Amino acid sequence: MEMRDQILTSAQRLVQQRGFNGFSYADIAAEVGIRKASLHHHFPTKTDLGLALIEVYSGQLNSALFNISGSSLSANEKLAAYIALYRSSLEAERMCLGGMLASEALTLDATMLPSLKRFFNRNIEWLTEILAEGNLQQLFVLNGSAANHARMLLSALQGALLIARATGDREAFEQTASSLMTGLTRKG
Amino acid sequence: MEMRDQILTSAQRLVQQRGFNGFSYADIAAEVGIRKASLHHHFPTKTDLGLALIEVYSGQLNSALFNISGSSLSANEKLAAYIALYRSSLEAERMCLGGMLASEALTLDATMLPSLKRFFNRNIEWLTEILAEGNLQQLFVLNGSAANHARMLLSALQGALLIARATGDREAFEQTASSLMTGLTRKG
DNA sequence: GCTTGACATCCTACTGCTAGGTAGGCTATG
DNA sequence: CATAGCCTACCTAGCAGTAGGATGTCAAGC
Repeated sequence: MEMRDQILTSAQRLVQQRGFNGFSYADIAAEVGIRKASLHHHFPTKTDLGLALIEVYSGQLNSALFNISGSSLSANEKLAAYIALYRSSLEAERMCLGGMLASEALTLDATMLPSLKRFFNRNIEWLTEILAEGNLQQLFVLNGSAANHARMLLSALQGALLIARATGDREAFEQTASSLMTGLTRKG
Repeated sequence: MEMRDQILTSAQRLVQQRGFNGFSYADIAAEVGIRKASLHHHFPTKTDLGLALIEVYSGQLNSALFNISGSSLSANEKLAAYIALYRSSLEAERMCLGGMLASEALTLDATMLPSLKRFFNRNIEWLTEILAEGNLQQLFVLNGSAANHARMLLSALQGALLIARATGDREAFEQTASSLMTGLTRKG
């Protein structure tokens, strides 16, 4: 399974940086050191590869969220840790894989869309939990319901990553992140 | 100049829906009813077309912002009118052209990036004005500086459009929009 | 222990198609 | 007569995907 993992790792980077329509099997082949045709043994079609990528990426997300949830951090700090995931992407000049695929949604095989939707829902679900926790502890002041605020946070972080990466302005990301934290932690 | 405008209109829709890497000259040719080769008379390279699209789109934005600014609407309503621009895109299953190009930034000819950056800066500049206006009138409670809050609003709306379009969940957009308004207008 | 056959993994070579872009010619307008 | 605008025909390069063969591994059967 080592080659399969190498392929997935390479493809993941390519999708996050260049988009699903922005790379080819030839790019992966050159990186992992096998021939283009051999890739089709592991992933018969590009859609198969795409589906596997969403699964892998969702798994990575779940691990990260599980670690944060299980830590002894405050709700503030848990949210900061979540934001740090996006910061890491930005530093690697990568979009969130979900966000990248979302931008290409109308060109993707429709079989990928349900997985993509689940990915976003998982983010919202987790954020909602953290917000509810912080709200209970009176650390957060929410705008509307926890779920609505969670959706807004997800959108804002995806957008901040999108824009900061394209403009090469990392400070812009930090300013949005800080605005999001301020908006939550200010006492009403 | 009628054909040139038809080409731009067609290309704009294609970029907003499918991305700059998601359509070809053949797609445009089929839509506007001339041959592929003839398109190169109007826009020698695809990058030329891309640059023209950003100019046109920035012009459309400036008109819209000018109209909103010059109206007698309250700062609240001006912001709502800005949000409505994104809602219109969503209803047409289109991304913001700037946001779409941003996602593909690493695959674009570098000559397009400065125009793209100016596009985002123009949005932030305008939003900052409106926020400052609303703050002066004590309609808004800002998180941090007006500029930071403006960046956050832009990011959140881009992200909300991105996600809602991909998941087909218009309600998600409305919830983010309402969370953004609540976060601004609530009295501290 | 050795053979046999199934299956995994990789290869070379290729297909059919689409991409952006070019060459050069026709026609109409000013 | 020049130029704008469009055409047919073509080029090279790249795309996802396929055909069919070489090599290797590993387990079943004797």
